[in-house]
Amino acid sequence: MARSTRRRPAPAHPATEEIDLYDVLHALSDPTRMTIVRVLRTEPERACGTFPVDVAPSTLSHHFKVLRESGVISQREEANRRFSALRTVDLERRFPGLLDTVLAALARNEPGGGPAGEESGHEPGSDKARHG
Amino acid sequence: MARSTRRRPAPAHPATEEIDLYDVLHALSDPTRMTIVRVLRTEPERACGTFPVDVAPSTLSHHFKVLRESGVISQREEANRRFSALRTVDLERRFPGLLDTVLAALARNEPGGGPAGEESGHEPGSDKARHG
DNA sequence: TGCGATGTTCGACAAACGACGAACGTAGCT
DNA sequence: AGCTACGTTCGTCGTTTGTCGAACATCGCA
Repeated sequence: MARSTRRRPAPAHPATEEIDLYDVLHALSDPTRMTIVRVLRTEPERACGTFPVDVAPSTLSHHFKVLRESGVISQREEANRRFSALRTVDLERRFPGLLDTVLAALARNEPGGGPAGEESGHEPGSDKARHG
Repeated sequence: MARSTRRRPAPAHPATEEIDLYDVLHALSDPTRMTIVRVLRTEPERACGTFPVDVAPSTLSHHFKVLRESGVISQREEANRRFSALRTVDLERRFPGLLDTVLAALARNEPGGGPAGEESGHEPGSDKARHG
């Protein structure tokens, strides 16, 4: 009976108070996931398969899982689609200003960056700095 | 070359403009490294071996390398000691507000946390917010 | 009832990560 | 010179990560 309303296991989200900073930082330290977050920033929610990232569906699912379990996004089921949304309110309550600051930093990180495909923009730096 | 003035290879730092956001976020996503950053936040600089983390010297050296190569800290040689300092100015120029926001978030992440010794706040194997 | 679209789970794999001990090099003692 | 303190580098080990393909499950539609 209850089987008809929820066949798939409901996606697990951490409570707001349980969002871990290290998990969030780790989730945001991947370009593919960051692309997802950036896109989600401009829209209330979006279906999984419609993100401008070129990875296999299984890989994408993995990234969504990381984002969800870290508390960065929430996922809602509708039919056989899963819509993702940024947990902006929860994130703001838990770590005020973090998301905004990181996304502002992202804009500076890739000045001419396109929305996707820059997974390889990760070169080892050269050495030219001094002790400040 | 001037072999007498520089026996050990000088520690390589990325230039301010080359600090990569993903590298920084990854560097900050580790509790041991975050402890180093937090301590460095309260002091201008500090010798490597004097940080309140209980890992092997080689491990510590590895973490310092990650922090240095990501642009989070700088290292200065003095005798056979190496002093580390936060690159607050460079970081602020590159990613304004990022360091402050993350450290403020860190304070919220561990409300009762002392300045050190809580490396065990992130045990492998026991996942934290397993929201069922 | 079958089919296509949408996502997830599983298993595999290479690469990276964090940790350690051992060995090494330099500086400052005694 | 010998010794100690400090920190790095190297090799190794086990775990985690990101990726993929294959298989599976659900829903909507013909």
